[in-house]
Amino acid sequence: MRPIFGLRTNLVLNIHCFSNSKLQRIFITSSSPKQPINDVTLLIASDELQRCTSLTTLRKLHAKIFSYGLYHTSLWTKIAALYVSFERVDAAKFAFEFLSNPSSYLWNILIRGYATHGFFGQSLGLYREMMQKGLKPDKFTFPFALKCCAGLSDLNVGRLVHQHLVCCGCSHDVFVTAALLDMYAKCSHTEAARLVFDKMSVRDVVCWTSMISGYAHNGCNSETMVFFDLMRASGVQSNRVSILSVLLACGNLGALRKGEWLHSYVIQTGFEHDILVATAVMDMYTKCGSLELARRLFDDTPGKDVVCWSAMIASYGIHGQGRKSLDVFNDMLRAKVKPNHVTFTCILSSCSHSGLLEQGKKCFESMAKDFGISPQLNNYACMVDLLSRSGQLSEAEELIQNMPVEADASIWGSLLGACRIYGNLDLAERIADRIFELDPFHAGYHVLLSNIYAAKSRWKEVERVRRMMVRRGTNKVQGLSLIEFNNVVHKFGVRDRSHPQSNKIYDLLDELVGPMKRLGYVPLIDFVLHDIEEEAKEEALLYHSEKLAIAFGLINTPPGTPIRVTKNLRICGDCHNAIKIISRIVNRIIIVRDMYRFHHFEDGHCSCGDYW
DNA sequence: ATAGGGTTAG
Repeated sequence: MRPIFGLRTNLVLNIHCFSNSKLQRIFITSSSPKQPINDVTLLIASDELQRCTSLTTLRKLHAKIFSYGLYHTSLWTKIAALYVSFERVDAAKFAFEFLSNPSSYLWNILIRGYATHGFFGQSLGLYREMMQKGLKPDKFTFPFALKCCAGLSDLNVGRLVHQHLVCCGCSHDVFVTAALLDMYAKCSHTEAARLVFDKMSVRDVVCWTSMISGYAHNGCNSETMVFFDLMRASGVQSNRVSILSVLLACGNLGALRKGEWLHSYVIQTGFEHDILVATAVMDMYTKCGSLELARRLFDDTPGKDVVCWSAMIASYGIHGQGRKSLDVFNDMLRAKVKPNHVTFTCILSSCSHSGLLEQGKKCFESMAKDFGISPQLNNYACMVDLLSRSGQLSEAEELIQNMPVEADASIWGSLLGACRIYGNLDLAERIADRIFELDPFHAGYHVLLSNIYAAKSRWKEVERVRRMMVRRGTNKVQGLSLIEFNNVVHKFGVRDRSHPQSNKIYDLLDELVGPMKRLGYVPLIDFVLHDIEEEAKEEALLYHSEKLAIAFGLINTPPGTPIRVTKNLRICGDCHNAIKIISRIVNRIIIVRDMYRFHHFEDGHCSCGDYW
């Protein structure tokens, strides 16, 4: 064996005399740092770091390098980078702090490390520190600083980073701009994202996808669809991520025809075997109202993971088929796929929609007992909802008070919803103030309370709540209903007359109201908040957005075909009654998706069994 | 060395 220590000129030659494993052994096993430190030791250490593939080896090497007193920037940079690659950002930070003058490269590695593991605050802290030290962030720094702003939804810091990257001359880098665009989109500022997008001279698939996904996640569903088509028209090949976003938007719109086209596109482009895409297609079918197509795809998908199984459970849930959800859950356990807390959220909400109180309770108990999953806020929320809807109001209140996490407005809101169903004004009054404290600008809770008063003919209080809403300036969301026809999604608001077929639509509703009343339809005027005459209240109800969309469907679609409508809010009680009767009069299946679930109306009945 | 991502209560 030749000596491992030699002259610099012999270095390469000497190193090559050893096999890789031998090199490693010699470096690791040499017990004390008595040998002289020279270039060779450094080179060997560096070589071993290069080949290091496990955290254990890295720790040993790190200790060795430290005990040898090898305080070279290049080695410690490698050590830090390796710790980041093994997801040990804090260990990397330790190595980083050891250096008096870490390079920008190493700063970037750490900023990236914190950002990609969700430690956004720490990452931004380092970014600030880097600038205080007089180091200039570069095109590798900004994407991660922006990712942190996006992750924190912090538009103010995001804007500062934007200014800074312009000053640093990085505003033309494609990675930086894509991250900038994404930051604005994730901070719900789609207009600013669009400005960034429009200014780009070169747009790759990632930039297009950031814009598409930004639109999709901000509810700009039509824009998502348009941009997906524009991207393909401009010659950019879509990939799995852009397809995921467009499927999300398509599901939000409830555009089944377009969705079927997208499914065939997925098959054509070879993404059908991608479990993420397959799950998204399934979810799209579910949200477009076709449980059958969702189930068929589910059965045809091999290698289902926990997300895919949970999605199928959720599908049956929002269509009100709780027992099927439980069947799928049992199949999942038989397939040896481990459920997570989302799976339980899906099951519990499914039980809640179907009124399966005992089964839901059992699942909730078994979460921790049999699966070692401690319930999270969502799981408690479902459980409170299940108890509330089932009429166990005091049990629900007790659970809220005893759960280890602080209840938010929406959990109390479930209980308030149950107060409306069961006419419990005392409890409603008792919890309303707390809800308004937690979320003072939510129009829905005010409307709910007002409806509870209205049901008891307490008109003075109805008026008081109405004034409260005006005073607080609650964020009223306009009710919208969508219906797809001939590949176009038609949109209707309350008393909307902007549609070209408005006259026909209003005429049809006016014609229908007589036969509806003969079949027992009584307008539920306590769903009208305004202080107006009875007759006007009836009229206000008749032109609710969901009724307009259904009338449009009746006019334009062939007899016997189902009508599918998507509503952005919860379906109103009067519409629910009216649509049941309309389904009988016109002999059509009418499928309405509201904010929370599906209602399949047929021959005077609804699949929810009026339990919603 | 870098950006975009499927299921989740009300």
